[in-house]
Amino acid sequence: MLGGMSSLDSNPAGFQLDGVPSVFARVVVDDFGSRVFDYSVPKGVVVQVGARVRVPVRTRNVLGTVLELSNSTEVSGVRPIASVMSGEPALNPALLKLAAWMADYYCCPLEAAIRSVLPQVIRKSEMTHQERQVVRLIQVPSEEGRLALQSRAPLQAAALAALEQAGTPLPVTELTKLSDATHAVVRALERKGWVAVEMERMERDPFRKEHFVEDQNLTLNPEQTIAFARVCATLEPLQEGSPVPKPFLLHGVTGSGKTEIYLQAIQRVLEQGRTAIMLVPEISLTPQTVERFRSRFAASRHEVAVLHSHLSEGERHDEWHRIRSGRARIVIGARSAVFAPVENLGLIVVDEEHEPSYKQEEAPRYHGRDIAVLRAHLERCSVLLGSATPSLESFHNVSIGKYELLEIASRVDDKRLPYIRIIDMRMESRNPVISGKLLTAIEARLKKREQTILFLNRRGFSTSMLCEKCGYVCECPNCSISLTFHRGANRIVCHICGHLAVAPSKCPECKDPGIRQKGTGTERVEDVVQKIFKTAVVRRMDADVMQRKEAFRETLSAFKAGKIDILVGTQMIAKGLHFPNVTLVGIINADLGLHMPDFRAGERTFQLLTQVAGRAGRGDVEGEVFVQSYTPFSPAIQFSRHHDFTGFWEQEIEFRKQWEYPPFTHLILIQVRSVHQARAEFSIQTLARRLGENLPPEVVLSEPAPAPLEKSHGQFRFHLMLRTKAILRLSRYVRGVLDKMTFPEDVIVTVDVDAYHLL
DNA sequence: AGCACGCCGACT
DNA sequence: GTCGGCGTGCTC
Repeated sequence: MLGGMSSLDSNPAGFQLDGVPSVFARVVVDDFGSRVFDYSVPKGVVVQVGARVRVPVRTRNVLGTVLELSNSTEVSGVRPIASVMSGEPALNPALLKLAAWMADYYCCPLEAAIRSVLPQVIRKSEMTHQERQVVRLIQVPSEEGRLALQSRAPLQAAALAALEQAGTPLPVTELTKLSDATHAVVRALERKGWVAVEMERMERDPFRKEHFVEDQNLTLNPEQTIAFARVCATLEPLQEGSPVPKPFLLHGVTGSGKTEIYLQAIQRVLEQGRTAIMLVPEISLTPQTVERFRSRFAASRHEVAVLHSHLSEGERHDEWHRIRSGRARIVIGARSAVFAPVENLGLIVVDEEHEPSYKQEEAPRYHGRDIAVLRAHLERCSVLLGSATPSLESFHNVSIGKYELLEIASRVDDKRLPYIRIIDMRMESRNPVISGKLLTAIEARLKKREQTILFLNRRGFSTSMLCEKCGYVCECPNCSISLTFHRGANRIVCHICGHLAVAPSKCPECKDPGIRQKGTGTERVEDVVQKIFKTAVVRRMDADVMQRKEAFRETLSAFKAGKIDILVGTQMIAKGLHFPNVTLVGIINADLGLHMPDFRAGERTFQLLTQVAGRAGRGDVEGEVFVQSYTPFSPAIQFSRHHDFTGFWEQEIEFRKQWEYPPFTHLILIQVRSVHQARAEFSIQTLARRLGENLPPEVVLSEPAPAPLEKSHGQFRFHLMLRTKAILRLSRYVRGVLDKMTFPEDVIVTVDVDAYHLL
């Protein structure tokens, strides 16, 4: 029984060093923080490093992971291991090393890192494979035998005939459906020696309901060929001692055929008998990419495993074992698939490498892309990061020579990306939601019976204050984001810091009484557009609609079938969805996020604009894009206008420098939360003092930053930031300080390590 | 994390 | 004299 615990005395072959009487195992015990205990390994027992074991702690047995084996221990009175999970060790040496590195880098207990690496179902080792009874013909009946059986036991004869005709062993359930046989009939046949009933392991197949049409490699265009050749050059198994290839950053505009390069590179790796992992952002995991992937590898689809959050526990268990045993050699999945237990890894692909969903939001707060790069390094294989709008840290890594840049500037279909028209909304007073130019454009497209997407990255009906005369927008004095109008209390509120003020009745700048609460969510856009174009079919697609899964699917297929004229939606539209017939994209408010003192805001805006705009016009369809903005000259908007990354990253850095952040590129954020304000405050101050005592050189420690007085989730939060160039050294230092401190029990301390966040 | 242990007050 | 509440600290 794979995955279960085998009793020890039933294991005759043993791990045993010749002439050494006793062996000890160091074990990290689950749910004990990072505590490591020594246990003796009973004679004749096989234990390997990375194996999951059950060990006695006080009065009970708990699960743990073997870290190392040795033939000595300093502990007196060691107790023996109780049992070992059978089969290959759950963690191979490379994954164990990866976990140790994560614990070090992300300041978390080793056990927490192992928790990320091993799926819950595997850690608990309660789940087993599904089994079913299979009937196998062991003796082909002679003509007389058949006749004899026919007359005395017609049901048995029929069952036997059905089995013979099938020509292959059949599950009992299937045989009973095929003939009128019952279990008793099958048992009778078994007793008489015609058939054997055996247990067969079943695999829960996440794609069992689907079938795939094989598709062929597409021909690569010259740009793709160059990029592909560079990747392939590093795909040959490495010589001993030769350097590990640099990670590739594949920067290809929307529709430039990056996926085709992934597919062919993976195929190459498989041909060499090696394995590949492909990471995709959580959202795009459902439809498109996976579909294409499975079709390409339809011939060997049993070699494709999928890991994502929608699998059942059983499916996840089976997929994991298929990978661990080497039966699946391609793994496609979200963030955590980077820990897939493959051996002999040849390539890791990270699609849409800039996607924020690669960042884990709970401890250990790892970044899937960074772990992919590290794992590739540890396993000495290639890693390919792809994006139409790479993250600035990846660009930075290219510029300092850590990554190799591969660029594809043209689309596969050779269409130019649509030119983006920017509409200065400060000049628009007629309609604050849809500008005159956009309206005219929609009208023209409707007449031609073509489809439009209206994009707005804000749900609901939310509002802010704006003067129509001078363009003044009420902004938060601390955060410089626009303040949200709350009608009930007649207040304007900052959603970042909690700043509160009475809503003005006239413009604070030009004293014009024309100031109004405005601002628009997708709901209002839908409303406005429908009122203007009464006969058009308008639908909305955002997280509110997505709640009901069928509604989402219906909207999607209705849109693709051309039954919807105008689709209003949020980011969701941009994520992995392809709408081949859209000719017009309107971006309603490109300013969202641009004023935030969040160091990724401008970058995200640029990415979003570029990606959404890339939806307009494909194939023979000519597309156009309108961007409505109150800040039309911000770098994020200016650069996305030409879909051009050149120069953007330098400008973005300059923009960030306005906040006087020193050039320490790595960040550790420590947050302290408590329901008691005083305790949280005391804790953060003690922490700041302790951290400051022996700070390594080249580290900057911020003053404890107070949380807004308003509680969030019933807790008061405070935080500290440390910035450095030498992140590992700092991580270790922080961990050392934290390990020596104790906090009141209601105080929660979290540590987040984020590389390059500030650049 | 759990659970034994121990210290102290309330009760048969 | 015994039961049980909870605070402390140890577990290979």
